Amino acid sequence: MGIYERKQREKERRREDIIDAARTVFSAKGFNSATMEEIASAAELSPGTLYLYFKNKEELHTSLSINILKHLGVEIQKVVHQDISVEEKIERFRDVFIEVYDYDSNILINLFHLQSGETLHNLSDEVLQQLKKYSSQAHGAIIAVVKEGIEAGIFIDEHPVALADVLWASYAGVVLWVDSKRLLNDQKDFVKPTLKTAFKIIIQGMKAK
Amino acid sequence: MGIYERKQREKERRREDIIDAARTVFSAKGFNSATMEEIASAAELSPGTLYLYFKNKEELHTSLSINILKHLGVEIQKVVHQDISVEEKIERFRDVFIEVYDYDSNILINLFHLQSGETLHNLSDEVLQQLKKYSSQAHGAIIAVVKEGIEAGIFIDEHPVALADVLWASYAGVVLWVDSKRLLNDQKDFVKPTLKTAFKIIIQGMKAK
Amino acid sequence: MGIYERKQREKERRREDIIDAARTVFSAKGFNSATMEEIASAAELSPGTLYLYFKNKEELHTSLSINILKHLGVEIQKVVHQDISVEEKIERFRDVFIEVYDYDSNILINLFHLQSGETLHNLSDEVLQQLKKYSSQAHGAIIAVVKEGIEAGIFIDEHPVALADVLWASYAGVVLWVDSKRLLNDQKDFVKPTLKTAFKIIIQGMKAK
Amino acid sequence: MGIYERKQREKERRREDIIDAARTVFSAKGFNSATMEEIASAAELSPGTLYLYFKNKEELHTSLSINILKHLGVEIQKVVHQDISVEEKIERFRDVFIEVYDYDSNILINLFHLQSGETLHNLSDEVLQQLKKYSSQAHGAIIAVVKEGIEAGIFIDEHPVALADVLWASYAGVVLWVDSKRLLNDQKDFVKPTLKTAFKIIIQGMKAK
DNA sequence: TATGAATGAGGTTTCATTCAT
DNA sequence: TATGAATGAAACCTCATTCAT
Repeated sequence: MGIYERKQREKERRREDIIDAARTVFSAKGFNSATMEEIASAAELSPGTLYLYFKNKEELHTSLSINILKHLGVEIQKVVHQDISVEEKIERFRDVFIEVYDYDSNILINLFHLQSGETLHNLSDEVLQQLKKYSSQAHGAIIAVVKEGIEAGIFIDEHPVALADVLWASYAGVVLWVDSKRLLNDQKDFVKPTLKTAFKIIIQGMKAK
Repeated sequence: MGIYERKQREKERRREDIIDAARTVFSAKGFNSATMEEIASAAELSPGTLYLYFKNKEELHTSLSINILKHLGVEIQKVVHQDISVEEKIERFRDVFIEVYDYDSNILINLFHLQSGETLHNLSDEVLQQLKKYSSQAHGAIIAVVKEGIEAGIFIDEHPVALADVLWASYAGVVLWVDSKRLLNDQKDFVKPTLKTAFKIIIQGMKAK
Repeated sequence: MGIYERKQREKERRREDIIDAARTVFSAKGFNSATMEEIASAAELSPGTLYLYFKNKEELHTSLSINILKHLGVEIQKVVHQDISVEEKIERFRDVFIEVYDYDSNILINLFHLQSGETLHNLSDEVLQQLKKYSSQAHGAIIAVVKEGIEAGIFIDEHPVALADVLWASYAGVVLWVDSKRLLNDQKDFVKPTLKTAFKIIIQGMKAK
Repeated sequence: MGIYERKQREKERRREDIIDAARTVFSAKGFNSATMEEIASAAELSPGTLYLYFKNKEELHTSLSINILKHLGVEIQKVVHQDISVEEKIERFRDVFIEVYDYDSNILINLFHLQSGETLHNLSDEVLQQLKKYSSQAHGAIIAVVKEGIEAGIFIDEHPVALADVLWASYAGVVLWVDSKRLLNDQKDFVKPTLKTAFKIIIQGMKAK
């Protein structure tokens, strides 16, 4: 491994350190209340250094979402070509979502919040492209499976994109909603059951009779 | 009508003016980019005046959500005691949601975003109570109908609260997701179709076979 | 009594009401933290009305001091022509101070604080004249008694004004200092003893041997 | 001198720069009329920088008083163990006070004004502790000397703390009063003579016959 | 005379970002 | 590459004061 590569790797590692620190701080305080200084301090770096790795606060924040979106995309795509039934694939999708929710519910929520007009502007084109790329990757995988299901006569004969939209949207919605109820009521235990019930219903609703 | 009443009404109207102006500005810029001065100027008032009607920016913003949540709750509750079938009631719920989405999608989204830990703190107790009140009002109405459906053997035998959660959460999720796709792709026309498909699937999934 | 006089009296009474309310609020919160609205509400009036009786907040505040200064001056002057010894007169001065301190220590302190360059400017000439008038009235009375004492050979042969200054200044100083200690230590009981000791020492120090 | 020490010194110097600028502005305008922007500009810094060194306006202001109180305490303590008579020590106290008054009468006045309930709250605990510390340091030194004088039979047989209170309070009172007269009459020349006379009287009054 | 809603200037404070070292 | 002190723009909010009723 040459010096250049080692440096690249070192740089990449440092980037991940920052992202990790940022995840902690953003999760705890939300986008606006989190300060760059706090994140820097959590990463054991100085504020100035953050700007060597990220153009600004916005992009640092978005990177979190992209990271998780990327992971989501990868995991979802893994499912597509597995040698299992369509229904099992859909169930795997559910498990991926739950697993990601477990890993960091706050950032997942941030991801779904990303759409607030406020956030979506201000992003550099490059970042926006990435966002779209990973988003459509995950989305495409789901569409593929849904299409497979429709063609096999297992799912109702709707436009596959529409069905995939519903699937994804409902996932996201349940995550958000469930999280909101958790905040308002200080209850935690119903999160996963509700997620599972939701998925069950949606899948059942998609099935052709 | 006495002087006192006239004044009350005048005051109420002024409050609504401010809320209207705030809706416009918040919708266009998002919470953080919107400034009180901008809102005041949109309401043709001076900044100081806003603070006669709302304790701070946060509460003004939340008032928007409360307003729409209240409307949602009222409309949903109207449905409960109508002399129609359970399925028709659920469909009415769907129509209410779509109608509210049409009225002001941005604020509806704000409502569902309200949960971000960041926002939920800083609210005065009174406002938080209202939020909970209208939220549980709407929620309760849905639960009642779902329970009715389960008892009539129309819906699957799940815990009514869980089913209602799923219904509501999926509504919210679809709204958010669909909106996010609209922003990312600058497409608008698929919003309502997707909403309808989603509701169809969810309702179908809830039905006992 | 004619209508004009009745109105004058009515007006004067209202003025005093406001001053009373202001005393309460200023005492509790200090000049800057007290708001005109609070004072108005304490006087069961509306903010606007205050401005019919006082040009601005500053003057309202100063009126308190003038009021107490006037009272102080009157009481001190009463002493001058009483048929008692010089030493008894000086002791009466002490009692007047203690009595006024008892009546409203906060405003007395405000009076002594009045000098802060900040406050002293911004006063209308009329008010400033009053301040000087009552101040020199009280001061003059003390000087007269001190002079009497010097001439009788009871007090040391210093310039009477200088002695009077010392007397007055020490009074004021003890009041302020003692009050400051009260605040810092939450002790209250040593106020009057210290005042008395101070006066004893000063009087004793003024005496010719 | 290592880099760390140089930085510390640099930082300390910057702090003093700010304090100096603040002294000028606060002295000229008083606490409320002075603005942070003005102080920053006087220190040739930007407003934000002030907040790197002081938590807020209040603490910056208090720092001035603490500074002078510290100096006062140090100078007063120096006197205690000098090999001079009790009376000479008391006279040294007087000189210290006069010297400090000469150095910056405005801030000395601020120090004595600090007690206004309004100001005393809002201070961080740390600052309050410092205030108490230096205050009781100076006070303690005076008490020690007074006690010495009483035990030597030079001073009247009062409680030493009470005598010290009177001494200190009268000092403070004379400073404040004299200053107030200066403001009201635009005379300056009588300040020091009055101060001296006051101290003479008080000391004389404390003496046992 | 009394009201009290409205004003709007102005201050404090925060914090993302820069740049000299 | 890393630092972290300094920046300074910009926002929220307060509140003395006004004025139409």
